[in-house]
Amino acid sequence: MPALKTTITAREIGKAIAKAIHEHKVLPGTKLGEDELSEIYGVSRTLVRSALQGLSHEQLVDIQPNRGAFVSKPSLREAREIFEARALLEPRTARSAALRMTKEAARRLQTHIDDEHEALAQNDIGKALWLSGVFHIEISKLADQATIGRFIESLIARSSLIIALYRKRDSALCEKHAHHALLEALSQKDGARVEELMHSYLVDLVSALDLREKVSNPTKLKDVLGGLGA
Amino acid sequence: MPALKTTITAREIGKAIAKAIHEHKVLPGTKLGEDELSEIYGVSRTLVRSALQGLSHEQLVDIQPNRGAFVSKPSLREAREIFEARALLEPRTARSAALRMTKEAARRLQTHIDDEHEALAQNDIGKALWLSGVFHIEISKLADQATIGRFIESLIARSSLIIALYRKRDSALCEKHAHHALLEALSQKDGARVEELMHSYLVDLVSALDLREKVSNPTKLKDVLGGLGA
DNA sequence: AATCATAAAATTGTATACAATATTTTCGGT
DNA sequence: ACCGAAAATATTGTATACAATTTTATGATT
Repeated sequence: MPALKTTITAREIGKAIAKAIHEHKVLPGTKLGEDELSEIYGVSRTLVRSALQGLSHEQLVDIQPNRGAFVSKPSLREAREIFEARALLEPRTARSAALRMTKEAARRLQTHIDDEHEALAQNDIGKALWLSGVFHIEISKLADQATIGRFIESLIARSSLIIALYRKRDSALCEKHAHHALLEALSQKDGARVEELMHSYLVDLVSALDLREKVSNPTKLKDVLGGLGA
Repeated sequence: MPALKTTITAREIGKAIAKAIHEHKVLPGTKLGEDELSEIYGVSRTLVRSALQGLSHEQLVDIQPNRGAFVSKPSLREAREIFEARALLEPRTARSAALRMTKEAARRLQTHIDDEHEALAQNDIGKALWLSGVFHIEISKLADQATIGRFIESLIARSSLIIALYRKRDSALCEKHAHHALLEALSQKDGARVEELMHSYLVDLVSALDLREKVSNPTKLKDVLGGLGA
């Protein structure tokens, strides 16, 4: 039998936390205490801190000096920026991916779609969300542009935070249809159509969010609580 | 007089190293030993490691397990990817920047150009290169898209590594003309022209590089050294 | 002299100890 | 009961100590 793995790296810890965030197992604003995490992973705070710093660099967690690490809460502005960036990068990248599509890649993507459907069937929204992200990341990897791929990967991870924060009630995410259509067009190496589908996918995703400006935060409570109900 | 600053943060150390890399004060492949750096900055290895990990995340530094941190040496493939990414992001971003141009921003950019010329006059190529990068970063910041701005910032930093590695002999970088024209068009809020200028700037930059495939690394020295000069 | 095995030194990886800063609790006063 | 100050506690920040690994030096053998 294979040797038991006895060590764990900072990167692995980071990945595990990132996945939990992506799956909405931990929500934006959650404090990620160092002692707590070192307990969980059985390592010293050194590795935990390294992992958290990595996540902070990806802006998945927000490290506040002397206060600790918290799962990020992207602002409305950040949310809009992130989807603008995706709109700029993903359709073009998906188009390139279409040109490099292979039978093997099609199989892999189909598996992802199946897994995603299964997760949805079991009402495991978090897992479905995660798989949806992986699906998009796989496509960007196909484009064989690691640099842009990394950007997209980080944008997708942050998107899950945005979905957690700004999703409209009852809005359906990741319509099963969309990914299937995307795979279809990819398999046909129809780059133009892939680009178009990816674009409209992102538009649909944004439309499932409520990114309107919040009602202005009243600077003075008096304005709201004044009057005494007279 | 202002209080002397007595502490230094990991981020500041990272910035200092990044600047040195950008200015070609340290070249790709250089080893960045932890003890050496902690000596220089008067801190423990803890902070140095944190800084190096941050730089590694930006791919300015390559951390090899148990061997240490080295200034990255982007491959030809990475080099091409990085300039493709810049071509995708920067012209559009610069166009947005044009729309938000202000008198104050124009002054700031002009100062950068002046500084750059001065550095060139003093034959301080490294400083000029750094200032050129800052110029582009300033433009992307004007576009008021922090997310894309960060991507561009990281691409520009890596570009300086590529220039160090692949610059054609005697090729003139950052022709003084280009930045001036860019500023002109920005001041006129001529978005289309800015986009075009940025595009051609990047094309020129790539043309100053030699990104052709190297002659295949002979797997056997015999192939080269065989023959005995017969 | 060149090569390999081994030992010594140097360097990185991880854990722990201590310092600095937040947070919570306690307790006296109104 | 409700503050507010101060102590107690908990948490993060940095340095140091030790372990694991790599690199360099040494020396025996051919």
